Amino acid sequence: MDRMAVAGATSFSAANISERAALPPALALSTVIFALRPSENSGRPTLWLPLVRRIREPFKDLWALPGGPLTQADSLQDAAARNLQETTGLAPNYLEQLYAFGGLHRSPSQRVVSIVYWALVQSTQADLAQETENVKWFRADGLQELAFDHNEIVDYALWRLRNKMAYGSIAYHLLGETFTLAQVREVYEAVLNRSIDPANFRRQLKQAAHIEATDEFLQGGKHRPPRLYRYTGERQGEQPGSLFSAH
Amino acid sequence: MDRMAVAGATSFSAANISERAALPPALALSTVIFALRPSENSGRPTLWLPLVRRIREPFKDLWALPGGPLTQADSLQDAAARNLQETTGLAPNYLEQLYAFGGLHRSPSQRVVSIVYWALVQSTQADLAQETENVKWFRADGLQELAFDHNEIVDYALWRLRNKMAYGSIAYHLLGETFTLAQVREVYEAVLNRSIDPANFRRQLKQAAHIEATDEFLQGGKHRPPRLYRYTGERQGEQPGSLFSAH
DNA sequence: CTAGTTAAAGTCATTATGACTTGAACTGAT
DNA sequence: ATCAGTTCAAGTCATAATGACTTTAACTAG
Repeated sequence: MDRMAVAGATSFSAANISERAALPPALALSTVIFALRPSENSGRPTLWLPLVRRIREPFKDLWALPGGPLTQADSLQDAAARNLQETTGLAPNYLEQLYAFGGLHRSPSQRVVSIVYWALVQSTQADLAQETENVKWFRADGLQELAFDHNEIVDYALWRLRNKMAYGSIAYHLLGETFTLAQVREVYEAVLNRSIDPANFRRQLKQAAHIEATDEFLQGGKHRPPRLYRYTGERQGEQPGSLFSAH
Repeated sequence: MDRMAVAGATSFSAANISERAALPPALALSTVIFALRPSENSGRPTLWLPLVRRIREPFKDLWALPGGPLTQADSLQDAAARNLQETTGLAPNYLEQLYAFGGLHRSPSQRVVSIVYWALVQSTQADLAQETENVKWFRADGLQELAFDHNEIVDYALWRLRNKMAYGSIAYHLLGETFTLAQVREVYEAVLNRSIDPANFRRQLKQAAHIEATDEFLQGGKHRPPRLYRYTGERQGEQPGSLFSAH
């Protein structure tokens, strides 16, 4: 390997790039979208995500993450949100960059660098987005074989979601405007895949205190009506832009 | 805005992209490299990073992050590591993707999408990489104005580093093969920018136990010789690849 | 009116944490 | 050789956080 001159290394113009390679890598955007839906058998809330069927080669007829090209007029984040809207009709409660995947052989013909986002939407939204021949919702765990490296991408998104959930406030982005404490607990149980003591969970939530109690109660249940709460924190994803836009 | 057919949304070939825009965005790689060096005044270890002087427009004569084009033969991670080697001669102890920056006006002429990595190197390595006219080390806090959006990028890398430090094991990647517990504490103090109780810190380290005691002691000091320890955990960065390579 | 169920709050033992103290080991000056 | 000064290393103690469990309140179905 030849060692370049140190000072010139940062001047990477498009001309420089095309000097080195005949075919530059293509840029793509994809999004992993999570929503909570009742499981088929138990009825308890579980994690689902929408996939689209590929109608062309490569990987024709396999399921893949929704995505599309990077539109020139938008930032990466805006392009991802617009793409989500165009492909699935969903408006995310939470949207954050996941990772840039750039392995050499992700796509058989040309090299593709995918900048992948992940999003959370409410169940109500997920219900609205009706399924078609080529768009279906799947349970996030135990997915079949997907196109490209999308199985790995989903697994990584799941890992990130569980990580953030552990000590964050994203759980609320899977819920509506108001919610009961039991619903928050069900979100945690669905994502972390384990049962949680209701009493202790309640105690922690109330002292963490990015939620406030309303004076309303959820009616219509079979038992004692639970109080409704409201989330008082931020509504956007953690990304560099939001960090520095404040000052 | 025209709504694309749902099923076709994932088929993003290079042809598709160039249909929509005359000039596709350029792809670039940059890296934020942190090392510990003694402060000029206090002598205590502080965070430093190397920058390179731009010798062309735009932002001629301003300092910028080291980087370069995406080489065709390497994965993103490998390309970042190779770039590091070529521009600064440094071999990182830790290398992880930071973020893909794709704002519309990051570079004045053409749109540039930068995939940025961040790295940790040992102080001994940092000392070896001698400074030149166009490569200099700077203190990570209170940086002057840099080229492009590199100030924001450095701030974000600092934020990630502090986050990871809080409950992780990356501190050891800034140290050598063996180290004293006081040195680990100095890393934490330098990164988190606050003093830490030595006794309590020692207790936590020993029960966290991704380190093991050697039977050697650091000689040559002015006082009681401290025991040397060795890190027993992983040596690579957290990235999707390493997560799934195990099974 | 009662049994059954969930909501909500409280109890208690165990563990983790922060502030502080004590003793051990070494150097350099007297 | 002794002692002052410094750091290493371990220990103490009060407080806070956590997990397992119990108790009481509020509602519905029968």
